Amino acid sequence: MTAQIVTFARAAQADARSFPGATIAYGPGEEIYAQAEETDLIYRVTSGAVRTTRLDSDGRRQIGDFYYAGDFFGLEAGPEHRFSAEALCESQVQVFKRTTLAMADDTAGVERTIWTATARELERTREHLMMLGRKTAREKVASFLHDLADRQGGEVQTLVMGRQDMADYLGLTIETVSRMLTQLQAEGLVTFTGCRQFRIGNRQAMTRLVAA
Amino acid sequence: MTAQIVTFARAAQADARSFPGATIAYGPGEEIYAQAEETDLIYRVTSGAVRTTRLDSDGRRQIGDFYYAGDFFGLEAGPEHRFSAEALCESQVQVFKRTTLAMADDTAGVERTIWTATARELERTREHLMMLGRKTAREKVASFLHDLADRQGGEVQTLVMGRQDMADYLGLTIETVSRMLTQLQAEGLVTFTGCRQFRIGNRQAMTRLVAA
DNA sequence: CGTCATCTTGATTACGCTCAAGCTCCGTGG
DNA sequence: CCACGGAGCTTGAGCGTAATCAAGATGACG
Repeated sequence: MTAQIVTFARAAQADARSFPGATIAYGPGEEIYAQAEETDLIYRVTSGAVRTTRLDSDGRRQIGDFYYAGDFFGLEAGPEHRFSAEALCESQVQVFKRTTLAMADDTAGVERTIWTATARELERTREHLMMLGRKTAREKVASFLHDLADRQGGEVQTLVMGRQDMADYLGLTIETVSRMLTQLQAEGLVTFTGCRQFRIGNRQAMTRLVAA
Repeated sequence: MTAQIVTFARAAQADARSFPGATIAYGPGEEIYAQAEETDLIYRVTSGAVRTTRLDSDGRRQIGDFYYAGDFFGLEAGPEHRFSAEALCESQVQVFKRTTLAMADDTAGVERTIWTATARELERTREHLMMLGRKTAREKVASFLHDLADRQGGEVQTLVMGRQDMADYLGLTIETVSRMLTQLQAEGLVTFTGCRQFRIGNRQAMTRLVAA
């Protein structure tokens, strides 16, 4: 977020255009690409976490998705990004140039990887869609925690994002998210130890609540 | 919807598995593939219109998208369909077998076409997501009519789907959709001539209302 | 022309939003 | 080491939008 970090990142990104595959470091809140920026690069999270965000003219905000180590992002059909991407915490991001990849030795392999990533992304987006369209606030928040636990594995879960990001992902307000978290905890479905750490208390009840 | 039509379609679909590229006719409401069915086929609308639907255990329904002549559908990453697909009206659908396409002469061309279709689909789904997450009922309904007019072109627009389908696409109830249509018409933004035909009355106001 | 599905309208309810305080957790400086 | 300050989170009260429940109106089709 400091001027130095931003300057460093800009310089590194410029390099990435000539040397695809370069890894760039971003600090919390730092922008990786902007809405309406050209889409000639493809990204992969090496460490940390990234969110994609869309801001409309009224300032309403929607988060497209969160990406963790190993995930590709920045895949788009059109010539311009419809969402921007920002790091959630200290993160390392690998950058590939599309046109360079097209000249790779194993073109077929590269293309298959990109297609698979795109299709997986589509699938996740459809799940997200289902959630936004037809779930209650309570179900949305429960799904969010459940999915996170699924992805991360292990017992104790850590939230890399704040309440506002959760709200903008779920199509809710920050207050509603907070209330639902309190409610779920009161019912023993989850236990929070600090506002960014939790454990699933009742996995069965949780899964039932989330069930498609 | 009659037993004969269903029987015919089943038989035709069985054929399509051995003869990819075959065109099958479906009647209104008829199922093209089901949720949890295997995903070895890819489809393209030749004429008519198709919707993809997801039904959860409580009977809540979400429509993924509507597809018209020329559109591909049925593209998925996993081995099972997460949505089902049904014809909205008398429709012709072309069916391709994935594994057969992989052996085509112009494999690269085929793959590019599929990737492009997938990426386009992803983009549409993201727009849909944005709408579900952050738009009001009024804006959702206006967007729906606006997009339809954009896609179809021309002056007089025809709705191939009923109010329930619109509601399930927009994450609203049928009553709310109806009220918003009445409201938009009262304000002169659109004019309905029968419940499935309309013209955009004030394109400027409409675009403003829809603006991302 | 009658029947049934679809669509519209009305009255009421409820879920999530808004506005407004507090609280908690950290980092900073006295 | 504790006081101060600020950001982020929680809680509360009241409101508004869209859902629900319930009749009617319209329209398509036999």
